Amino acid sequence: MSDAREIDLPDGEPVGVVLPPEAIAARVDGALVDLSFVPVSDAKVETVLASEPDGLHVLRHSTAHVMAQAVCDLWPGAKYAIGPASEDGFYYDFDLPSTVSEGDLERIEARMREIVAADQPFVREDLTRTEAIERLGDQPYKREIIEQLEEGEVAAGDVVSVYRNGDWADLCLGPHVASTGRLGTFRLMKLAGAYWRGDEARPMLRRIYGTAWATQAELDDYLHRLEEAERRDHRKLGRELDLFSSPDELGPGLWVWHPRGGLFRKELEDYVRNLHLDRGYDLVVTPHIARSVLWETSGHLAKFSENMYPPMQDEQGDYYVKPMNCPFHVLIYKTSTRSYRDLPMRLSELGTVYRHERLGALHGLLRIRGGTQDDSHIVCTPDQLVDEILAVFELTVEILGTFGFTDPVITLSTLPGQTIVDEEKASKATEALTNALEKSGLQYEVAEGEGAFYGPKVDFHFKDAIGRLWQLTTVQCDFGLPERFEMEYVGEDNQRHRPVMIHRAILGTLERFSAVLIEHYAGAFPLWLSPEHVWLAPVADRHVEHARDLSARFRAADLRAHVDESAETVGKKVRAAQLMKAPYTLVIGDKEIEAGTFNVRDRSGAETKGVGFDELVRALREEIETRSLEQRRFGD
RNA sequence: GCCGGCGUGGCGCAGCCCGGUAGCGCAACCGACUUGUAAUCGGUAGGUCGUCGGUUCGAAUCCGACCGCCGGCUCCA
Repeated sequence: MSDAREIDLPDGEPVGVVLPPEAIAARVDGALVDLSFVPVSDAKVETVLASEPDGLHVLRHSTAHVMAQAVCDLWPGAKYAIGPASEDGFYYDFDLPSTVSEGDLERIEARMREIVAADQPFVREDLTRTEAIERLGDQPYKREIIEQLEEGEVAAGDVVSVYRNGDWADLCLGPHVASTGRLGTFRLMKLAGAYWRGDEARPMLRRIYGTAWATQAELDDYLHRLEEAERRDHRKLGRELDLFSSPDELGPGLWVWHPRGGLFRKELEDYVRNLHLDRGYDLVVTPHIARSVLWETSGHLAKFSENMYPPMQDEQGDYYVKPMNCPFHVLIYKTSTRSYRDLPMRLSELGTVYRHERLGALHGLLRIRGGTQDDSHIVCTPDQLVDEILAVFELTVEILGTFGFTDPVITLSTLPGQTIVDEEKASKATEALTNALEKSGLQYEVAEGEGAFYGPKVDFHFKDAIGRLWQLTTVQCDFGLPERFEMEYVGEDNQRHRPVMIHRAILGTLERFSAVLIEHYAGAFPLWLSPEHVWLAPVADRHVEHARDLSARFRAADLRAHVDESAETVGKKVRAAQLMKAPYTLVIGDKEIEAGTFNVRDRSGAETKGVGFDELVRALREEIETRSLEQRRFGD
């Protein structure tokens, strides 16, 4: 098969360009094109391989076409919508005459393999919009796209491109691989529903997801990553490690923390609270409900009521459960006349909020209806704003660094269309965030219109141990609430001024953050966060008493020891300890009682023999106090 | 909220298509063993098969509604 076919171009002489057989597409003067595209003689032509992002994209999009073709073969009368490449593969949306089930995926794949075997060339045709509508007239979704295409957006003038292979054709910008035989390895993954154009008011289409890679090894590697993610799933680990649950009687999105989860969470909370006290924050406590007037003033009833639980009544009127903590902190600020000398005032709370999230949006501890935010509101003068934001950025880097999260991906989100803030103030807020970002030296990108209704924000996303990005920290700059609540401070000039408020949550909610941590660590917490520090496995019944004494001695040294008192073999007890991700396991038998030293088994299964009690305590205390992310080896 | 899938003892699953009132493994409990670093042996108990309604002589199984969970869409900490 020739990789560069000569075709006539409207202007310019056809020039044959021979690219290597492994080429998937070409780049001509920087633009990605089909291999059949023949550039004018002085153009710069580069080979695009399947191993590079652009090549993989072409491969995946071409696979999507073949899948759509297979689906149309198997479901005559199928209407197809859009089928782009995605992060790890591709998908295509269909409107089908009958239902599809997961079991059908195999049939579709089989048909796709036939199309691959037929090695049909992908042929690009440039048509006028009228011609294209004629060609794809029985495809209402395609027709809609064509009719709505902006002039000049897709191709010069009135021309759009259609790609055809075999007897199947689709409106498409391309480029594609030269022929269906050039696809890599693929697998259909799952079925889902998706609204046409993402609009709830439009028809729900069937979306079929697939993954595609240049080589089998890459596909295997991807499937392995999926397995790894499943292994780390916090919902599974939360149950297995007995950390938390969501009994049906509570309602969706509401969770209880079990004793082991409670210890983990206590450590997390202590760390966060103490660090905030160190950094000049004040700790406050506020109730869970408040009268409707508070939410009217704050603007939440007007802008956020969709996410608020319905009110409850008593003889004094309506009360709402809080979806945010900010108005309460504002009220604390307003209990007395504040001077510029009082600012900045940093009010901090592990505040539990309730949001009536849509049912389908709930997901384990990651998306919940009741959760506790590490929420702080910093009230300051406009002059202090940039430095305060900068300090929050620094605190963020420090706190997340403690858990092994580094190199944040940062986005600055500007104000959305619907807002309670006037333009001028919004631009001041955006400017302050931008200045702080610039001063911090952190890399960031801008997301237009993605901010909260009361102001622009900066979000920090962090990569976990298997490379997934999680949005954790949010810092929002608010000129709105100070106005609405008429917050004031008396300045050096003895005049009243309006302060600015920063909203910030560094971990987000403790629930969400815990879920991320569990997946990040695969349930094997650093020692300081572990429900147990040591797991004691008595060899026989007669050693249980000694193990209990030992546990008490550990407790006196501020260490948590669990004694496995079950009537099982040592092997079984060690296995249980490993399954519960116990950081250190000590087998307690005659030898230990006699010698007063222990063999310390860590999570990897490695043992250090003959460690004395005091030495062990010292080492564990140190590992805890430094919040070490690595298990230590003893006796080295 | 929408589309699809699923819901069987604490957990993981089989049985459902082709109706005849439940089965396995782990965990729990009891007993024996008293064990040396990833599963000792034997026994016992535990389930209105998510809920409600319908079809049927008879429903875990077929139908409907609701509840919940899962995967997406939308939204988002």
